[in-house]
Amino acid sequence: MKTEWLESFIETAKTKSLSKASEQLHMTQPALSKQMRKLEEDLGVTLFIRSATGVELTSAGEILLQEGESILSSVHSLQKKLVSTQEACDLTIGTWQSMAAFYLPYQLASAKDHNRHIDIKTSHHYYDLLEQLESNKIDGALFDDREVQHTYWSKLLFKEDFYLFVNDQHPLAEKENVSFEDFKEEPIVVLPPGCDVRTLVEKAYNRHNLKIPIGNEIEFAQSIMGFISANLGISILPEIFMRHLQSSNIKALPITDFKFKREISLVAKNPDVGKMLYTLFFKTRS
Amino acid sequence: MKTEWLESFIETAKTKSLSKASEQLHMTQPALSKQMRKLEEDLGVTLFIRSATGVELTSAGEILLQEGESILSSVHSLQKKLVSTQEACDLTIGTWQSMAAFYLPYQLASAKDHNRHIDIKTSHHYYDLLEQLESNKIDGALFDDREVQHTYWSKLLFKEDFYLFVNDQHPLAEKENVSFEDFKEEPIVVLPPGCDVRTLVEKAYNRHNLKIPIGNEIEFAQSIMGFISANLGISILPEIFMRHLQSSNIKALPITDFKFKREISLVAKNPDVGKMLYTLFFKTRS
DNA sequence: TATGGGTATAACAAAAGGTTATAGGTGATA
DNA sequence: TATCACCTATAACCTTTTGTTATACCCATA
Repeated sequence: MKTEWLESFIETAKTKSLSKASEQLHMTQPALSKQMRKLEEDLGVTLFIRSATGVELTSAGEILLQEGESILSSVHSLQKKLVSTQEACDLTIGTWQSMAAFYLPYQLASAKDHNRHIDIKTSHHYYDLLEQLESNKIDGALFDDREVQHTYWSKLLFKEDFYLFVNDQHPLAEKENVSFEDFKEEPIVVLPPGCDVRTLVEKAYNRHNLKIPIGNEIEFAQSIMGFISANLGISILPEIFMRHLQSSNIKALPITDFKFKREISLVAKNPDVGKMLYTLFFKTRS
Repeated sequence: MKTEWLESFIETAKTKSLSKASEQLHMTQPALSKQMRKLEEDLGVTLFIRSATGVELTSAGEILLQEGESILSSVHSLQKKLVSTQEACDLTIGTWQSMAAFYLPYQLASAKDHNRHIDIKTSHHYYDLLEQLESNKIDGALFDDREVQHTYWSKLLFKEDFYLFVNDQHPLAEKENVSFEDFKEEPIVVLPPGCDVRTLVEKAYNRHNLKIPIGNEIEFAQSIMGFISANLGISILPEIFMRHLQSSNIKALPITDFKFKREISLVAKNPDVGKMLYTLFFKTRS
């Protein structure tokens, strides 16, 4: 049995709805439906009475709701105890500015109860990150390592799509979504070579047999947003940059024929440190 | 986290060896090795110090060994409590004689603490089993249902290889293993059409473009063993029949080019009853 | 220095777990 | 009663996980 099933079950039991619980659990409704059937099969009992209005607990479900929570909590406290056996040391994580600004802080904040001090260092290039890993200046790095030669421990954290970022006065801003055909001629603002976003954007242009029409090359991602905001250019950036544009005049359009995703991994020289970082900060938990 | 990983961990910790534990757990050593790495990754700690002589627990491993057992036992007692909420009813299982003689009793015995009376009925033909399922004369059936049309709930229990069973005076008894080439001409004793063993043996002969050379057709599997024991014939039977031949004069030879396996599934008309049967009697547990 | 017992890794197959798209049931409401 | 919003189930598909076999490599020891 998977403890994740138990977590899903408890959420479902509380909301009395697979669809509502599936949102809370950040998964689709069919996936949760399958999970609960697996749990029922594993336990050999029926947990829910399903209807078109939601689900209701059977008597077995009631018991599981009561006792499952206590089992889960003892599992969680065990996990904490185990991680705390690792000697407490200060940790340093290296990554791009976008991650440092809009992802890492939330991950670190979500992990309470750790007695460690975390530093964040930012870089513009792979080789910075790799060199700092090699020289132990950082304990882990966050970036898309698919195209990078290395032998370190690595664990995929998430994938994200790319969007076309335009000023809302830009002609394309009218559209719901765009394709390469719509903007292939137009110069774009890009990040410097050696960062994963640039690499993937170039790959996408190549895939369409296009040469990437570079307007400006800007190292500091935040200023790209300034460029677009001043309607001085457009850019292709991954989803995380959408967190910049709350109440701004920038629109992010899905690109229908941009087939690549950015895959951010946690990379560490020491596998033990990598696993600990992952468990402490990046493993999603209930 | 999977509770199965915990079970594997505890066995490994106790035997201080991945290979020894993997035997106990009925899996291969690489599989267990992977499982333990998964567990370590999930918990974010290193549990073993691995060496060429075995494994030793780290301090985190010691803690997990202590506390993991209590978590596992509360999970198991919860499962029991849940299953016992199902109203206690008598259950009937239908299957072949070989299963009824050499498999079912051990499975039923391994499941203590159930307050149910179990009946076993045997059949020689699929249609018997199916008809009895349909008419609720049996609650579940054990057989290879891959070639049988049905819409019932079904769950694979195990797979097994076929062997050539010969008297130890038979010329082939000298060999370590045999191939179709060695015995394709020789008449064999077979079970009647409509049982999975017969179907699979016929398929195997067909695969080799051979017609099955039937010597005798015997409905009662036990008497096939009698035939072989009296050196009156040879037969192709699945592994489970090897349990007949303790200290007998029958030898079972692997058939190198017999590519089919028998896959015994638990089949039930009512999925809830099926799951309960599975959990109570057929799910392997630590 | 061969050998046996131990773990790790590679390559592959099967099963599990996720996604989107879609069907079909139920109840509120126009 | 037609329709809509909302619920769960299923199908088709893809990715990841978990198992297998085959093989390499390490180390103690005879």
